[in-house]
Amino acid sequence: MNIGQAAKASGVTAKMIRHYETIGLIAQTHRTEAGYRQYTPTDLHNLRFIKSARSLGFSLDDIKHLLSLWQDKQRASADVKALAQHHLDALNSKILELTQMRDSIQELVAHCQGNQRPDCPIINGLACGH
Amino acid sequence: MNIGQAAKASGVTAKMIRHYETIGLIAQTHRTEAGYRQYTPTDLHNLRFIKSARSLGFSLDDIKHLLSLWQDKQRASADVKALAQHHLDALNSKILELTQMRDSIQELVAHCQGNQRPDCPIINGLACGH
DNA sequence: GGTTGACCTTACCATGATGGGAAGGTGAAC
DNA sequence: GTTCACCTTCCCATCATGGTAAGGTCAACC
Repeated sequence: MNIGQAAKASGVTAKMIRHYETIGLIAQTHRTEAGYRQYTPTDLHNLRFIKSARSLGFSLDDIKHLLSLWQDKQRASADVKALAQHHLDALNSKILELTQMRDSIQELVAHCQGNQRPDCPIINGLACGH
Repeated sequence: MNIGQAAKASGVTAKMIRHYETIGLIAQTHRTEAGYRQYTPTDLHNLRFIKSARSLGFSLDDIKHLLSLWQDKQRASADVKALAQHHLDALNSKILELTQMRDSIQELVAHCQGNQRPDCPIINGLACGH
């Protein structure tokens, strides 16, 4: 299976598959004589795992860790949970941060008439440290 | 006023002040004979404006636009509002995205026992496309 | 006068995940 | 034998920010 098909089947672009190989997130694959990468169903499995983890916002570093836990039949689920909990905390922090920004802007926007006159609470808010 | 004092007074690091100058977000300042940048109260005003806007998550590109609207006494508040509304929409999208990630992970974490055994719904969820 | 320490300067490199594009080789079908 | 889709590597860009290195400046103090 060529990289293009692996990309289609996994939802990871060919570009990214090569990148993941470069940074050691996935192992180097077999190559044809011409140098084309060949992917097995097992490789696809890994790529889908990475795709899932990425769509939950895990960093590639975290995913490297998750992959090794996945492969490790002796793992303690506590290790996985700790990693996920850490990411959960980070997400919550980020959401809080963005929500505060959102609320501030929303308030400014709500008070702006949005007409042809220059008077604008948004600009004023920014200028005065709101 | 040297760059260090301007940094302290505005909350923007010296590094970033230089960077903002490089990319044309702020104008080049006067220099002493030795080449030291000199900042006026007006410059400080601008830096504080930038700082405020950054802390609401506006991009430097947006801020460039906001600064010109701020300076433009003929502006229509509708233009400012449109820019802010656009950013508001982007923030809401991002918040939604992160919240969905958060909820998914939270559910996985809630079902993981987090003990010494390998069985783990988080890993399983990732492996099966959850 | 000389040293010290805090400040300034520019220039380059790094982050994290992804995309774009160029220049060139390969494979299969027609 | 050409054509077209695919593959290869390599380099550059994003975005805002930080780090570091190598070197110049200033003021104070002995």
